[in-house]
Amino acid sequence: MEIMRVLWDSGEATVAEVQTALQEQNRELAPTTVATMLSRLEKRSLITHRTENRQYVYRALVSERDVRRSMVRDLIGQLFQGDVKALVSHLVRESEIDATDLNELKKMIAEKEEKAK
Amino acid sequence: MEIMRVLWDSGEATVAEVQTALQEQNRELAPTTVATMLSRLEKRSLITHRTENRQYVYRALVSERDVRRSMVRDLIGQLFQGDVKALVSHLVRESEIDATDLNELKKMIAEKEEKAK
DNA sequence: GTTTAATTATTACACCTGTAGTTCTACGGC
DNA sequence: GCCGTAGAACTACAGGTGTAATAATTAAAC
Repeated sequence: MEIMRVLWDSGEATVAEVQTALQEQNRELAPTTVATMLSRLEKRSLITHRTENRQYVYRALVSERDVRRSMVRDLIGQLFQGDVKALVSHLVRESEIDATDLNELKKMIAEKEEKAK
Repeated sequence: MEIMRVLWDSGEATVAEVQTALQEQNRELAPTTVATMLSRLEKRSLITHRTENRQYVYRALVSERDVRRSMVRDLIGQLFQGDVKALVSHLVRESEIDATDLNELKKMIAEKEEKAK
């Protein structure tokens, strides 16, 4: 995920660039580790690369949105029997949401309703 | 998770009971597989057991609520930089929630606000 | 007391994950 | 044309996961 995020943020990046970016967020990894990870991500068709003067330049094949969608869907399936409302209910009920959040949430709902009609 | 759910639902269960319960939901597993899983869950202190006439009777040590909380928190950390609202926003925006759900959601918010004050 | 059937414990095995060292390869410089 | 070096490819290795077969144990039956 961390590597994917780097690619999402930068559009394209070489192994070295990814490694540097991670380093900047205090994620210390050997260059070969990053390279291994990138290969494995590519093997699963999550990213791809082109070659530019002897270096691989990687870019994401799946969008952050897609990944979010599928991971959230999986979680809902696993934890809430596929019931989205149950997740929201959990969020609201388990105090993971405070008063300010509630207001913003209401705003979002209003917007969504607006768009729906 | 499937095994945990069985334990949550039944309170306590022997290996055979867990296996049967899974079978009933079309999850076909060898008894030894279930036993292995239960041992591993116990190793991580997620469940425990007592012995009753030569059989292990397992029960959960962590509640479904706790697991949900921690898994949801992890997901939010990983996917939404820890921002709960971002997840709700995603749920609302990505059409994972329909009009009916929106209404129920509003109801939930109202309740939550009620309780908050 | 010995056999058997039920249960638990041990072993297996392929594949995944995180991390990184080692080896190969080919371009750029001399 | 050879050499160093950057970068990619390969190898490694401990630990996890899903699935299950085999082995050990022991209470019950005879």
